[in-house]
Amino acid sequence: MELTKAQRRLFDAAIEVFAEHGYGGTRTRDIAAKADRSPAAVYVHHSSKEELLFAISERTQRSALAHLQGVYDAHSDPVGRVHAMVMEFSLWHLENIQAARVTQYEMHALTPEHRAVVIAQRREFHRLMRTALEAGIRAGAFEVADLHRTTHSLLALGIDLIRWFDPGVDPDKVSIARHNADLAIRMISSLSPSAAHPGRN
Amino acid sequence: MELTKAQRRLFDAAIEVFAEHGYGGTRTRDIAAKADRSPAAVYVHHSSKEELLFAISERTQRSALAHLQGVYDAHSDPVGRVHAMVMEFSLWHLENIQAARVTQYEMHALTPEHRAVVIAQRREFHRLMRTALEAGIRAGAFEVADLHRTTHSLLALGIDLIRWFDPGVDPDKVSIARHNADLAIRMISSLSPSAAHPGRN
DNA sequence: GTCTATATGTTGATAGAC
DNA sequence: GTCTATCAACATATAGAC
Repeated sequence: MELTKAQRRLFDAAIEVFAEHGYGGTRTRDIAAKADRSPAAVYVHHSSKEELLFAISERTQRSALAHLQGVYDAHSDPVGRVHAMVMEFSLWHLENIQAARVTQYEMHALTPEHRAVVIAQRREFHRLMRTALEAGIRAGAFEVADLHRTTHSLLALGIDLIRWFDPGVDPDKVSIARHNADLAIRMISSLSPSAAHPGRN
Repeated sequence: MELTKAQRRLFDAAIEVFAEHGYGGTRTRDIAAKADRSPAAVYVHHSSKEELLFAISERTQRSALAHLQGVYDAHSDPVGRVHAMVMEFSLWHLENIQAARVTQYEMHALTPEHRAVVIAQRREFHRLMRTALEAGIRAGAFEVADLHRTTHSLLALGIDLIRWFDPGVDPDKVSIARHNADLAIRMISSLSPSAAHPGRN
């Protein structure tokens, strides 16, 4: 599962050029050149360009999911946990913006089988966030009209960052992520003033 | 500015295949075939495949912006206006999901000049929503920690729908859009219980 | 405006030496 | 595992008839 140095180099090069020009706009030559390798280098570790895209997408989602699961496990208070999850999910997207863009925007280039794997991973994010939300509802801290849709909206706050984030305009990633988490808590808190301003750590 | 029947046919065909296979995964032959035309048909009205993508993106954003401006103009109450804007923006994305996906996900295939136009249009959405938000803040109905970032989050709720919406799972577009609008109002309302439950029309 | 035919350049992938 | 050389297929765009 661990990548060798040469593999890592090729992987990072592919993420960079896929993010910039899209999957279809990238030639396998571009990837190899970015990694200072010959045009044939891509095919040493990957059977095709599509399989390389899949490897990137699958690894990216697995890493993000492991991160989110870690945050989930580190908290017991339901409000603090959702706050931390939205914040870390947002921050993860800001810090892995290229890989996240490739994963989210190039899905149509995957074979049906590979796409099914990535969509199954996506469902895991939803399941994890929903579980955290349910705990807060049971505790009386949250009031939510529609659990499924609200979960989508919490994830949307983080994922949509990859569409517009521009470090030249607003480079403070941690502050953006915390702002998202604060908005998330307001979205779901029980409608009493005291619950709407939870502690932030 | 109006499209002829043949133009419209080609346009719709292009939106459909770009949305399904991506810009890079689509051949001009696919577009022509979908519109029941010969492979050369694309070049009667468009100088290149890229120019066709640009025409789609520019038209799509212009239509969405006109729609949002109409909703803005139709309201005077700040809370009702933001509620309606988020709802209609969400609904617009659900009803024009293919064109919206092409516009958002294929931007890297545009020339720098064309991309600049689309990004300028994007800023107009932000400006319009921000203006609506400011009116509510001045009226004391909204309390917002960061105007710029909160505006992005309001738009995110609508735009991210195109990523996951699946009519086979939850086909009620109007209800999804209204749910988004309700969440938006909770996100920004002044922290008193009465303000958090605005009328919905 | 629509068609058929095709020129022209490109690209994913492989062969085979080292 | 890495390289150079190259193939076979393909895709954009154009030419020119109707």
